[in-house]
Amino acid sequence: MLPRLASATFDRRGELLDAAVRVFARKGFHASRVGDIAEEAGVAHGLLYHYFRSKDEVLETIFREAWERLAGETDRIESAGVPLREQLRRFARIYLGSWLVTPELIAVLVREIARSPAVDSRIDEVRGVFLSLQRMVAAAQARGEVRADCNPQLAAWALYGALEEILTGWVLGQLPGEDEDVERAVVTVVDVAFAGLAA
Amino acid sequence: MLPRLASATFDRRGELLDAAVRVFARKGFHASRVGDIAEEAGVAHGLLYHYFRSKDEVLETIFREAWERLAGETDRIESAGVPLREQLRRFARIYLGSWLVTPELIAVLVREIARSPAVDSRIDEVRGVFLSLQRMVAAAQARGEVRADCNPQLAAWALYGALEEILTGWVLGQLPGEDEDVERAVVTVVDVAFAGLAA
Amino acid sequence: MLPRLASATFDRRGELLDAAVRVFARKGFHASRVGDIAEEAGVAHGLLYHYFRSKDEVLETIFREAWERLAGETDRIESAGVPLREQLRRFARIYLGSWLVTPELIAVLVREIARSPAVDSRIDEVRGVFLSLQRMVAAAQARGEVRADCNPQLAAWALYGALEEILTGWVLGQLPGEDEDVERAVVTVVDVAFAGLAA
Amino acid sequence: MLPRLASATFDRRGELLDAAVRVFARKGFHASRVGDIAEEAGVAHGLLYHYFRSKDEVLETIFREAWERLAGETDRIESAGVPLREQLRRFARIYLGSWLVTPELIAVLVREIARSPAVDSRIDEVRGVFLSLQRMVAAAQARGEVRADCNPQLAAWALYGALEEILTGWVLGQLPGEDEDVERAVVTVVDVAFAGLAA
DNA sequence: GATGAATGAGATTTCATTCAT
DNA sequence: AATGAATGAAATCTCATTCAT
Repeated sequence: MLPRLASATFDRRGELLDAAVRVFARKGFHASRVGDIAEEAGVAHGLLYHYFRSKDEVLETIFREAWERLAGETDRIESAGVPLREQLRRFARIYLGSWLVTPELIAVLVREIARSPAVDSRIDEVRGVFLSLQRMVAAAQARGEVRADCNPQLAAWALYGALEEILTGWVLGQLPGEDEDVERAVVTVVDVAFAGLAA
Repeated sequence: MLPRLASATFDRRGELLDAAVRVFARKGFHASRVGDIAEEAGVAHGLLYHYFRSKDEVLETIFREAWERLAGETDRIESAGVPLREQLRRFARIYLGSWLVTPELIAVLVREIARSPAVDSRIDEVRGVFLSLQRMVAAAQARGEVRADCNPQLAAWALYGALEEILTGWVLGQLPGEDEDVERAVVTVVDVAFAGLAA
Repeated sequence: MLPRLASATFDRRGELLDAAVRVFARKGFHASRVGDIAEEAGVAHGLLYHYFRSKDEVLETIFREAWERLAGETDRIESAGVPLREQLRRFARIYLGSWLVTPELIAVLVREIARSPAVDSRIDEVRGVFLSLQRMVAAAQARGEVRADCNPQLAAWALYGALEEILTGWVLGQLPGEDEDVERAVVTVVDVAFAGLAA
Repeated sequence: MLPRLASATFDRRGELLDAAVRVFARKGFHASRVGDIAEEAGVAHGLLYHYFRSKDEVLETIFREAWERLAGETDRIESAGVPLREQLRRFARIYLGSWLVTPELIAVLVREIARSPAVDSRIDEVRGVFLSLQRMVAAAQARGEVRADCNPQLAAWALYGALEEILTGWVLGQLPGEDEDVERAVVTVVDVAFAGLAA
């Protein structure tokens, strides 16, 4: 029997994850009840436990999948063999650009990033991205693109923090976050950061 | 009989706040029970409700008081009439330096930061500091210290984010955060940021 | 396989309500804990919150349902087209007779009556019965069955109060409340009241 | 040393009782906190425990003192040697008339009468009044003023209930309770009741 | 897969009462 | 007498999770 296309496209797990993102974005993880997610997805709350072991696992999954995507992109950028400035531009464009694509997901990632169960999992997933950034800076330093008196690890963290705070400003509605603002932010942060780091 | 100084210094409210900081730093806000705070302070849990309306209010108070202190320092820096580079250095030194003075408080502030719905009020307290930074950049721009093509608001947010992420790295034990690391971070971030911003 | 009738008759909400009546009758509303009700019903206390929003709502429901039943009976009596004396007799028989049918419910109704702020909503339910009685007296007055110098509203309230106090006497064990006492009370009160009201 | 008049007139206990009546009338006994009473009386809540053993004892005291006053009046009426009709009129005038004198006290007595701790104490205090009424009816019956087929106990309870319900109507704002309404209620209830009871 | 009734651990909060001052 | 900080028992209610159907 041929697999039914309908059934192949039908993705309850994905629906639940999407619903969870919307609900978490709206009320925050702790204030969101399992029943809220199920209601948003249009199913009974018991069903969530067929796909996830717990409410925590839902958040962890959202984090993991998002960071895996970002880590993949970052790896590609790292191995692209372009100058640091271009690497930073590409990274910033993907990272900040995600605000225009999936604002609710970004809201969840930004608001819950420091939260307990997520923190632990975050450390593993995120470290890869940070190390990637750090290696890009170090390599550029070795190539003479970056001043020698600059600690690549610190630079990577500071750079990431600068970008994350801008995302936070958008999520909290404190910074203008329309299409043109996003591109402007990419250019500004990369220009300033690179000028500051440049040898 | 001499009045006992002890009684004059006695501050149950402050003791409870300190205890709460230690407990929140250890287990996170949500995992901390009111009873934990009381036990840490050596009092009955009911007493907490003489000084605070709720557990949430305890966290809010911690935030508010910390940000009021920072806002005061920032105001002083803003009105000091020194070049931007010096202003940034002073701000970074106070902000990052607090890690050495009150690491547990910093851990709480970093981990429970505004992302918590309970601390939405933070936005008001924090905005002052952000606006102060923004005004410092704008003033320096007007004086010709900073390149013209740089949005002061964005710069202020990015700069703050860079510093916060470093604090986060220390709190999570991902970045070395000894005395000398702190001073190095101040110098590095300020140097890079200022070089990047310089006209 | 035959459908099990048991499942069709199964009524957890009703069981909880019945259990609540027994517990409230035994210890009073305020001294009754939610756990007592659940235990009496043989379920976990959390289940109560599937059917009712709060402990208060349980009491309100008991009141509302009881008064809705009485209001229905009273409406029927009002529209029966019989003389006032017969109307009063029927009302008294149903009202006082309920003591023999559901003494625990009566105990709850009498002891927690409107005086409770939690049951302020009662006023709406009860008013209908009072107005019904009042209309019966007024109609009888118009027919010349009742003396003209008698305020129907006052008469309705006084009559109801007389009956309620007798119920109270039975609930508190201060008045003999066996089968024959109930019928005697109906006759006595109706005879005296009607003789007093008669034109 | 002569007793100071000021101090002799000064009556903290009485002030606290008055305050408690006002607070209980406003929010009900259970919703009233000891601190509310103290605040209403303008003292610290700890002071209440110098004059009363507990919050319950405050309510009990209010009940006892009120019922002792009523019992005294009732005794006087019983031994006045006047016809039943006049006795009932005097009782009703005192009982219903108290609504105009101390409405808040009446509100408390009416609303809390069936409540747990009060019920128990009520039984003792109230029984005297009920028995007094019952004896008046029985004596009138022996004198031939009242029909023979009427149980004096039932009559006393029913009569008391009629009056209490009118008080309740006033307290709940469901019956008009101005000066003239009170006198009218006295006349109506006594006339109807006596006509109904008359031989 | 899907449902939702049922469970029960657990946490906040209230507030009467005590008592040192 | 008077105060009010301190205590701690007690109770409601929430909600993640389970599981029979």
